[in-house]
Amino acid sequence: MLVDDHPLLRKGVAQLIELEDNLQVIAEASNGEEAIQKALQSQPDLIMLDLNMKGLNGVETLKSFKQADIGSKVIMFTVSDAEADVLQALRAGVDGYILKDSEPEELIEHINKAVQGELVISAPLTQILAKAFRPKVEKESILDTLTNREQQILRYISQGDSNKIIARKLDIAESTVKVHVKNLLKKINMRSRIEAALFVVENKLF
Amino acid sequence: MLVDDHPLLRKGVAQLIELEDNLQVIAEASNGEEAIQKALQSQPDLIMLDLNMKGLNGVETLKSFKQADIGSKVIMFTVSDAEADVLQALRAGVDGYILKDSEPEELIEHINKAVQGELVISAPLTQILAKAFRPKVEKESILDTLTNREQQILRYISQGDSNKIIARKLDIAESTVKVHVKNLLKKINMRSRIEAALFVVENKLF
DNA sequence: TCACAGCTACTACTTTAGTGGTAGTTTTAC
DNA sequence: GTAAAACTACCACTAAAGTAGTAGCTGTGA
Repeated sequence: MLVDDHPLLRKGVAQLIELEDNLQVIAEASNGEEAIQKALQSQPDLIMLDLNMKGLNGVETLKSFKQADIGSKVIMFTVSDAEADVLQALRAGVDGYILKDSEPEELIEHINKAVQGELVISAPLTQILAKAFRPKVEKESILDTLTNREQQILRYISQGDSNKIIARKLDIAESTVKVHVKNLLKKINMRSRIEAALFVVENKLF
Repeated sequence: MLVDDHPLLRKGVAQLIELEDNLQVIAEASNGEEAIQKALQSQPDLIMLDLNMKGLNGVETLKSFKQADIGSKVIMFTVSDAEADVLQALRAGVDGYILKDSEPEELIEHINKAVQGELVISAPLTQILAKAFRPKVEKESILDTLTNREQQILRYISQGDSNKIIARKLDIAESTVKVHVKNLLKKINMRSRIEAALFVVENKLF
């Protein structure tokens, strides 16, 4: 099934797909709401979903698919190589993210793989994905303000350890752990260990 | 600079690199400790670092570089396409992750790009990176055991909100929030809101 | 209609967490 | 060799978090 608000693009892709023996376009939709209805009716194996649409956007439409228990594979098919778009789509659970400027053969290959359950991603997105895993350089300066002991304790906090457990692991008194926690929270300007823990994991410190 | 515990491989790569006018191997090392010393001496623009070495492994060596304020770019050059290895390296801040079975031209191209500050990643790793962003399907069942209200509150917890703040946001009593927190912690079998918050973000629920 | 799940709210209590202050010891830096 | 920073530890206190039990209200499904 093709979902895109540009009829011409749908036609182009449809023609390309119909050239393949094992592929067939069984439905089309021009927006998210329509897509949900048609998907429920026609139960496609695979849905090619545009990211930028009026009304429900691609990610929102994808989430609606899941809620409606539509089991079709979903490939995001878009021009956007923006990091935020790619990550959002992946977090929402897409089965593929393909750029519209892909070569036709590549597109067909990706479609076939996706139907078989493989996660397909356009090659130019590799760097974008890798970047998202790297620690942000500026954030390291925040760690620099902490002493070794404080960093160590922050690491334990970000693993969910209580003060008592940290004290045991470091073989120091719980009261000492509290001192360190107090000092490090003040340094990084946060009010609770939870904020600190979430900050650590979200910014991939350590 | 080349760092690898196989002399033959170093020779091969060195020969390849020396063919290029703008590239030159100015140092070699066969293990992490040696690498740190030689890097401090010769200040290379780029370090090609093997991941699997005796003594300090690649990631540990990379961390030592950072601690020693060695500003060289570092490319992890390895046979491993294991998700854990790739992610660890990226989290430690490598500037590239290249598989040893890359084509020579590709290798040279990646080296040049890395020197210019670009993050270079071997194409076959795209899927591995993308997978790491997708929610794990099995984990959704844990959410299913929670009521709507409990899910809602878990979401706030994973944003670092206190019971008091959650109560305000939902316009219910703090005592009620506590009840929900108690119940949801029991359901997901955790002992504190921190564990729950970390679980949520690590598994990309919501 | 009746049982049950879900949401609400309270009391009373224990356990952690966080704040502020004091203070001794050890390392590090100049 | 001395001062500063780091690490240790305690006390006393307040504030959150978490536990246990009771209970009323609402909507849903049998």
